[in-house]
Amino acid sequence: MLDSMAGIEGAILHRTTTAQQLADLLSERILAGAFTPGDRLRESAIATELGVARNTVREAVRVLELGGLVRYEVNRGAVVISPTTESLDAVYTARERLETAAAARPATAEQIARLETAYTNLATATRSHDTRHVVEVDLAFHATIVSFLESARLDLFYAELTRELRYYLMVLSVEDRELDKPRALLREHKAILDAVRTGPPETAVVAVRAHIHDNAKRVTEILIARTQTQPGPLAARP
Amino acid sequence: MLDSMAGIEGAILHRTTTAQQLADLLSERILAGAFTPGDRLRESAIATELGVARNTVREAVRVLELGGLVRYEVNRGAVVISPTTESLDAVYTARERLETAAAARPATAEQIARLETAYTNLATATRSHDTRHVVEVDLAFHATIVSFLESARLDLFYAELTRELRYYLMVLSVEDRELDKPRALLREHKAILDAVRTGPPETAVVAVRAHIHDNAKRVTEILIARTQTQPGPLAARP
DNA sequence: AGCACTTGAACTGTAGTACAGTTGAACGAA
DNA sequence: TTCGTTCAACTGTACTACAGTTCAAGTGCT
Repeated sequence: MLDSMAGIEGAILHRTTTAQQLADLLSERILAGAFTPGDRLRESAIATELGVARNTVREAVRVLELGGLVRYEVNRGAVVISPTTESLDAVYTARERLETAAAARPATAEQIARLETAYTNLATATRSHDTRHVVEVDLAFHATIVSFLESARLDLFYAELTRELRYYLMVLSVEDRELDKPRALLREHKAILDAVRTGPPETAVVAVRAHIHDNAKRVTEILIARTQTQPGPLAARP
Repeated sequence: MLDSMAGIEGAILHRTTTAQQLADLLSERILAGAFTPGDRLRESAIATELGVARNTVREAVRVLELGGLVRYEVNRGAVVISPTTESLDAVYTARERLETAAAARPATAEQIARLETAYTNLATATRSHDTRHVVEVDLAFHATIVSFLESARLDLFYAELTRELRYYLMVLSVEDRELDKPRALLREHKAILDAVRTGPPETAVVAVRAHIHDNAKRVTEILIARTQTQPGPLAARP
């Protein structure tokens, strides 16, 4: 069963179980927008659709929970997370703390080189006009900054934050508006890169903080505007 | 089923399911040393012992995985984590990054007050000669430092690190050796407290970093000594 | 004795069925 | 409209079953 997704199996580290494949598939679907925030993942429906047992779906969903895209509610099962001002603030705050901490460390030549590459990718991406891709590369740039902390555990944690944020951005269609000003986007990232490259760490910290605060503010405003016009699918349950 | 553990249900936020209770119970047992590193959590054994279904045990173990005390291996199930030089290094590195980042921020009066309370608790605990408790309060002191970052997400992540570390310390019987020098323990923490209280952030960062590096070195040495004398239960599988 | 090979018991991963309890929405009464 | 009531859908849990995997004990060969 589920052999159709044989291509997915990424790292060969773990022989991949059905539940794991299922979790990956569902993760992709959520990130692709197949579910909207607040949606419940109905176990029987998924089970019959994909030809697996409900147990297996439950396990897959538990694995999904690790990724942060769904949370469990008793007697309601797995529910897709919803962007709220609180959840956005939580993610952006954690990002700010991690990225400024990373920017505060003097960067090695190798780290700077990696950041330059990330910036080049971003510049290339903005020319492609593929907004989804731009977001991807943008987040990769910031992950590179966090990697300066040289802590695999923190990198992993940051990746979790990023998955969550990426979903919020997708749901809020933030990408569409991002396209208007690729120049501003590049300018801000260039400022960070330059500060890391030449300036004292202080400067880099300021640049990173400003960029993240800007983003947080803009995305939060989009969310607020969205919830006022169509209070339907985005509302989180009490 | 499992009504015997009715007292456990902590927060009333989530009505607690059997699987959740089970996860809590198993977590306690692991932290209490009922399993040694590398042990497998045998599903049928646990199921029959506690009078629950194997599905439920599996779910509970998936929840346990969230806490970081076990990891899954295909066709071997849940395995209790083992302290290795790598895992210790990973935990201590993440701790160092987070705590120094926190110490680098100017602390508010309220934050300083909380840290003073944590220190007082530690001083009291050292007099009790209850080594397990001393470790607990020690870790709480450091969690207080991290809380200066004012990020709930990071606090949660740090709690995860702490659970893992606490288990390692228990397994390595680090507490027993800690007892010898309560004076040194208090002195180091006092230095941190004073630095946070009066000194410039720089000083606090240095104090925190030194303390964590000391700890990491000592614990790692204990691990190495342990694995050489009794290469049995502590060895992680390839 | 040492080494490769086989074998079998124990266990995991998955499927499938069943049922009590909960939720949520539709329905109907006030 | 608002408040109950009802009911279908769904979750949480239990139980059974079985193929595939692991691991250690045993077996045979050198």
